[in-house]
Amino acid sequence: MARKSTDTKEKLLDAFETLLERHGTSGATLDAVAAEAGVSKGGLLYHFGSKAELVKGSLDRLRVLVSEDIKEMKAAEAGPHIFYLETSAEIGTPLDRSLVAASRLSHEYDEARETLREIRNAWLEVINDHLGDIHLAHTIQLIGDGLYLKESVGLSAEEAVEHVKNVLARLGL
Amino acid sequence: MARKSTDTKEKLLDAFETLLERHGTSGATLDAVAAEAGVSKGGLLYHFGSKAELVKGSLDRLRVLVSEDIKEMKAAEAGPHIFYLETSAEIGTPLDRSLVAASRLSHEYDEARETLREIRNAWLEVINDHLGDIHLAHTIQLIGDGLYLKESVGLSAEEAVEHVKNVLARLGL
DNA sequence: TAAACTATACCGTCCAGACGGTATAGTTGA
DNA sequence: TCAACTATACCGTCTGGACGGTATAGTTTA
Repeated sequence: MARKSTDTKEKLLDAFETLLERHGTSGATLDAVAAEAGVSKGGLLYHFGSKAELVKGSLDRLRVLVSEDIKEMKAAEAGPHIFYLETSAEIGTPLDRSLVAASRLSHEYDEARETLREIRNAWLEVINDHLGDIHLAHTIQLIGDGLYLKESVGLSAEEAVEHVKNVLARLGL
Repeated sequence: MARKSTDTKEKLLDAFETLLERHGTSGATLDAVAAEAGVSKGGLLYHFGSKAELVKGSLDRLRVLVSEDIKEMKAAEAGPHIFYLETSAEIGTPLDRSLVAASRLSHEYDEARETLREIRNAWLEVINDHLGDIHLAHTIQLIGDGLYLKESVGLSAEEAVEHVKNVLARLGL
């Protein structure tokens, strides 16, 4: 039936990220990704000629999602820093899933590490531009990282956000 | 030469953790661990009968290191929370190395995830007991997590600690 | 002598990747 | 308009290598 190429590519990337999240890099084999996406292995390799291309495809999509997120951040009513903390605690969004996948990959692929570094810097810049306080900006980013890490260890980050907001209030935020 | 069994075991665990940190779980094969430790594969399997036992050995050692760390935390002059933040930014210590290894393993081994959860809870308890402020305790732990994550992505966490201390000062800490 | 190894040879399984083939939608030119 | 051709989107099979684990025979040192 030859569905649109982009649809299948997205499905393959979704499958790749799902498997990375569930079982780590060792679980995200080409066979498993193809099966998860409901595509044959040959089909997968038609779209992504190698595992490296699959990794690259995932990171490319992450960069797009982040640039969209940064637009939202800048436009957020409560300010970019609050938006940042709240979205750090969100799980299951396309951005979150893509970010988790990249962090799994970062242990074995330098390109993933580099991408995560760039993303971190972009976020920090937005927060610092808004607050005009580099100490606070760094601290908020660390808290966001912490929320993300907590979630990735399988603990709820939602209640933690409330604790953070309580503390931020004391700082006049 | 038949050196002490415990020495070789430690060397094997060191090698395992080194490879986990450098190349992730996929790089820490039994062959590679044995080679890194300067031991034959047979020698490795003499001490750790399977890869699962190697994982368990690493987590057991981590738990010991953490219990020692908690003693130091409680006795720290500047308070457990400052000790916690400063040691979160330290890299290359046995505890740090063991912790990085466990976090690599946590993506593929439930036991590692569970161990990390327990450790997090233990640290939080100490900080909360000292500060008597659950909001602050959670926030400090998140910052510590952030420092750890930042370091594990290959960025220096040392300067970040200074930013955090600046902010903590505003909170009367 | 027994514990602590080394060295080597395997085995079954899984994985990345290559390859040949198929189906179909669109394009071109006589 | 229709046959010839091209591009896209797959499927199924195979191979070479790596990995976890087993087995076994010999070696070193307290």
